[in-house]
Amino acid sequence: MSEKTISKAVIKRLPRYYRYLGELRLQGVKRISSGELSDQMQVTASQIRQDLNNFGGFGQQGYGYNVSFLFDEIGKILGVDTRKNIIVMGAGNMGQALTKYTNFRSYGFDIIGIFDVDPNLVGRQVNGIYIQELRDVKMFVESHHVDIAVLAVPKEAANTTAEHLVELGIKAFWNFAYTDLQLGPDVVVENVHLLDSLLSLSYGIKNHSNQNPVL
Amino acid sequence: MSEKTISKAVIKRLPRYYRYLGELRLQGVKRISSGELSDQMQVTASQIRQDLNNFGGFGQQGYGYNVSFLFDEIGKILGVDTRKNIIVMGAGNMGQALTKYTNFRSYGFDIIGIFDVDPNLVGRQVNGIYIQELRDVKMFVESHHVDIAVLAVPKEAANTTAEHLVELGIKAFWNFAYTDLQLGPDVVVENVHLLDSLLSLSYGIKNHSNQNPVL
DNA sequence: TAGATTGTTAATCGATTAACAATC
DNA sequence: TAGATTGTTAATCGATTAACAATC
Repeated sequence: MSEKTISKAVIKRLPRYYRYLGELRLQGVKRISSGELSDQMQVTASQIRQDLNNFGGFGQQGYGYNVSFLFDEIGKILGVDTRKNIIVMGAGNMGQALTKYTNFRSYGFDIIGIFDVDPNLVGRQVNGIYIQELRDVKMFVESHHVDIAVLAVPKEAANTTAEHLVELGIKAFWNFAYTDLQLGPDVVVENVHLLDSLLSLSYGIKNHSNQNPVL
Repeated sequence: MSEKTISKAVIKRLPRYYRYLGELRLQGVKRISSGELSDQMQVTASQIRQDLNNFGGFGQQGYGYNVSFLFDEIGKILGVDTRKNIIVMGAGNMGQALTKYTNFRSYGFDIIGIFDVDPNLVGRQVNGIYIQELRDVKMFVESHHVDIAVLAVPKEAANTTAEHLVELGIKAFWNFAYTDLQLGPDVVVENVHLLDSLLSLSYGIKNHSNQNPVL
């Protein structure tokens, strides 16, 4: 790789820029300066310029940034320009809720399969998608292009499930199971540990000074 | 406040310590050194000791940390020692899934109410709790002690809903709506922006070097 | 051109890691 | 006591902010 690696902190901020720019675009705003965006987003203008310049000079001196152009560029950086196929492992509360949540589709993410071990669930439909037997996932992955697997299985099953999918060639996991996956270095994992989030809120209740939300 | 404020980075790591210690305790492990915990958690021993010492000397030289004691102490810091009542605003996919997710209860969080504007949902039960009219939330909050409100409403409704609840005295929000709430400084907000999480995973797919998951 | 605002370097700040004296 | 390991200070590293020259 020739490009310098981008820090995790920067990457975590990109979706938020993307969201604000998307809203500005919808409002018909054509251009924006780092100063104006700074006011709206409550981050420093300096940070905005630094962050964006990790990926290239998207602005123009004396003018600012073209909202629509910058929105598209950040979209490309985030990979929203190519659609992604997703399978959901586990058709419990969370698996079903995520499958029903249609908004991901408008950002290029298509849920194309959902799997569970429970025979009572298999055959039911969630958002027009039939729940399939977990054992059929191999056949499914071999006959469909799958970019991302959502892990919405019990934590005891999470790592085994993921390892199985890694063998089938899946390299990206959106992990809702409350455990840290042990997978190879070429596998990408994004954890959503809801209890961690709730616990840090709980901490904040006791210590509610003027701390800002973690964005 | 006399105590020095703890950095957000430290707070975000506490639930993970809590989880590992809880598992060690279940496994019957009585004591652990920062070095051993470091191996398991893949963080430096130095960081573990620094983090814990923000809150007090929980260990003992030459011995390490008593697992059960440390678990309880971190639990207290996170506020798990006092039960919290939660209401869920919005009985859509996410609101229902969170209400059904019974595991929060074992950490001291009780969901005691769920509200929606949709008359088709009102009166139905979710996990034994009747969905109530949104307009009845005032009466409910005035007659029940509510610590936390979950915002699982559409993003357009999130800020208004939250402001209303702030007037009723609620000071902590677990926000699943895809927007940044504008609330007063004495209100605590913890955001769960799932799309942000998915987008950063999407970024990682393109750039899957040996980056570790964001824990 | 003059004014505005970026891109980028330099300075500051904070967080992580290393080291080691204290002490169990 | 000797060995182990913490608590804590000092050193390093990285991220954020400030400043300003480049330039539209």
